Amino acid sequence: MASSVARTREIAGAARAVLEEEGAAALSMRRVAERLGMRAPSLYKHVAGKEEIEAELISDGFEESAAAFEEACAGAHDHLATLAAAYRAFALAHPHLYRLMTERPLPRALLRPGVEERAARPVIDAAGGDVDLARAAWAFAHGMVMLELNGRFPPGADLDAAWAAGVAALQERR
Amino acid sequence: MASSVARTREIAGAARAVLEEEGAAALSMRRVAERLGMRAPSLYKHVAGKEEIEAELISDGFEESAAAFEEACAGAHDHLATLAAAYRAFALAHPHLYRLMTERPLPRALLRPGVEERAARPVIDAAGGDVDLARAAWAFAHGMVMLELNGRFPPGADLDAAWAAGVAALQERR
DNA sequence: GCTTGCAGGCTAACGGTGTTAGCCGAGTCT
DNA sequence: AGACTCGGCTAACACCGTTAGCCTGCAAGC
Repeated sequence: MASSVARTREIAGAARAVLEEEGAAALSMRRVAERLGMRAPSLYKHVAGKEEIEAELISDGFEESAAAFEEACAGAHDHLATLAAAYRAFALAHPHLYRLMTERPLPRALLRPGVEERAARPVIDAAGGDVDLARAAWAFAHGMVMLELNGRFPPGADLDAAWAAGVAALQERR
Repeated sequence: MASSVARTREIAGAARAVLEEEGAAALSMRRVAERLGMRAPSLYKHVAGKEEIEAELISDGFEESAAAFEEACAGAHDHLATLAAAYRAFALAHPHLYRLMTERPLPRALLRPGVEERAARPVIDAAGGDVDLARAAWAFAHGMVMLELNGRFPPGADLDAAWAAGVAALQERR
């Protein structure tokens, strides 16, 4: 057999394309199936349901963001500021994926194991091992990104300045 | 006539009950109508669509949270810490409403005028008028709340400590 | 008091969603 | 050759937001 996981990856690939090109509202079983030249019910021969496809995308997102964070921090002086910039860049580059990864409780049972921890690692390191500070920094970055993605800041708001203010505050606690 | 806005408020009341008691997934036109002893299409005689009902709930949420923030800060010494606690308390008391208020771009055209600004005021005041710091603090609080609501912190995580770390960091910048 | 008009219910329906049941053809193994 | 399984398919269900069109009861105008 052509390895059932390979089919799952093909489906995830199609789903990723739909998500990035057409947005979260378009991420439907019928739309994903259409990309693969089939009908929606056929997807269920390879995948348990929509949630499994989403979990696959979320796992991919964790791996990609972890790789981006690791690369950004490699040899950087100012870990916290560098990581903050990388975090924001990832979210703005893949807004639909970032939303999928964060806006609902994680389907942890369906995620590829270890993927969540790997993405969290650079944040804890950048906080010098202080987990409370790491969580505060993560929350700050996540909050900034979501408020920006949702257009919640006023039109003329200087977001770079707000990021700088937050990062500076957190840095002083190290 | 019995003032069309009164009807709208009745509908908003039913929607609020559905949202708080049964969750966001249950907030459907049919479900709201059922609470009022009617069928879904009849709602359209009083309201333009689901988005208008949601906007009503969001306006209510802004007013309620603003009132809570104002009361909490009245006569408090440590404005930032007090406001952070009030922010978290509001979100945890009304998780579905808080999600509705924040997880998508605001339908500003449908909101009651001024409600957004009123809710933002106490945050800016607590930051001593520094809008960049205020935005950073808002992002931190929003991020903490959403990560908590989504169960993203590890089971044993000391969230009070993380809140304290973030608030302490932001306070030093005042 | 009769008539007109309309506010505010209703049912039926459309196109969309995730999902299930059941059918069937092609390829593979015995 | 026969059986079995893989992986497509159509039809359908229950739900979603929304629209069209019908009908009833009440209120205002003459």
